[in-house]
Amino acid sequence: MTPPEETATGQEAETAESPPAVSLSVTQPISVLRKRADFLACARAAKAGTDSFLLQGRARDDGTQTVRVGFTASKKTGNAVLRNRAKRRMRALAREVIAAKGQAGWDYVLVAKPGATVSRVYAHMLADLEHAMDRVHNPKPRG
RNA sequence: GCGGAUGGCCGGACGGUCGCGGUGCGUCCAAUCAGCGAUGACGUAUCGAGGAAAGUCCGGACUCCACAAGGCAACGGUGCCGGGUAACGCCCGGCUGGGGAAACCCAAGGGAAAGCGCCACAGAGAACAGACCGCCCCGCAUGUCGGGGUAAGGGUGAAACGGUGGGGUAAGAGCCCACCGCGGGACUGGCAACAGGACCGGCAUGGCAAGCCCCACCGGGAGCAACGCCGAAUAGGGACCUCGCGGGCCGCGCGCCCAAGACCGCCUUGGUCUGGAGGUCCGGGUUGGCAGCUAGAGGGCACCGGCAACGGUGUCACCAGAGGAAUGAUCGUCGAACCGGAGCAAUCCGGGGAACAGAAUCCGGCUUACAGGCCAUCCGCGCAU
RNA sequence: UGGGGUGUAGCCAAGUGGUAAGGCAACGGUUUUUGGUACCGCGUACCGUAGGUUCGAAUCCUACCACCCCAG
Repeated sequence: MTPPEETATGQEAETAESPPAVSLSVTQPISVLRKRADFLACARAAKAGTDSFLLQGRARDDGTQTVRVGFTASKKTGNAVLRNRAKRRMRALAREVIAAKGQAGWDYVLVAKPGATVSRVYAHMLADLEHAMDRVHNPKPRG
């Protein structure tokens, strides 16, 4: 009785991720990074620092098309209120910029900077993120 | 009006646009004949951080583990008395002591005649007292002398064995007296802590218990990352089935021997290791999912009891439930602190743009952080009457 | 979120109520042509912060601050 059910649910779980990515081609579906290993993988990949924050990004190369975004605010950022506000402002940025310009199959991580991420003018942060994404997508080899 | 004391409350306001989390309702989408219609998507309605959500310092609820009951011991905690409470180390009322001109505030505030211990340095002496300098008497060898009396004076110390005055004396001393302090205390008031106190005692009892301790009371341990359920991949464990052994042995198990292979750089010798494959099921179990998870010793209002903390009755509403963790972005109007200017002043003009801080199982407290504002009561001063 | 621990000189640290040891480093001196080594000397502590108990606190009590560790 049980064996056929298990195989069926297993196939369903595998195919569940691909259909939404294929069906929605205009705007990218964004999911949130949750695993610590994913954050560490992004930390080893391309980086682009700005006055507002630090952007890390990488192509997963696992066949799926989902764009995923993670947010990091360490204790250096400040107390809990400042850490949460930094994450929320970065989340708002990601909703505007990464949803439009993010490349399929990539993971992005935004790292807060003490002070700047909370206090910087939002319009400047939008420009910072667009610029940073260009640099992550087209890395310049530096000596 | 100014200065102060106490208690309580608020913690930027309103609106637009784009977004986020929960719940209700509606629509859409499936493996699979029908039924039910999850996750998800969209629409709509509604709700969506705090007075400290914090520190994690106490007390509980809840869950698991341990456990016959009671006593004793050990360990930890609490500590004036009475009350409140589910409970508390919390709160209320009172007492005592201290601070303040007052309103009022502060206090780990039981026991030091149960016992032990400690009190450095200084000082003669530091705790059933003692005698360095003194003071006084006597003796003679008349002095840097000996014996005795004394504890008033000096000096040391945080602390020196009642204080002040008088009498008394060789000098002194509660030796005697007055007042104060101290100890005991009939009796009176109070539930009690305690207060008052006739009378008695010439003074006995230095401090430290946030030193050991004694007395009284309380306490089993761990924590929602507790606990319960479902359970992919990979590796390993157990049970069973099928196929297959290069040869030999036999107890027939996948056991032993030989051959074979790999390694010890290579060769010889020698040594070590390997000696099956596939399938099904079971149990443990990580990522993950579900649940615990929010209706409560809860809140608002009214009345009653109580000085109060609080309790009782009635009534009203449902008021966050996330999980790399929901509150954000932006615009407009108004806006406190603060800054600049004008004015005798009230005030006006311009700038400025809100403190501490974010739920994580849930309650009751404590503590700490906090821009600014509002209300009530009380005390003192000033003015008017 | 819960549980536990540590703060003493630049570093490592001893110190259970009475003037806060010791070592390394630093600094100065001697020896050496110079450096190193060796020897001698020397300073540095509001004992994490603030209150309290006590005559007296690094030590005892209370509150706070900072840092570290453990548990999925």
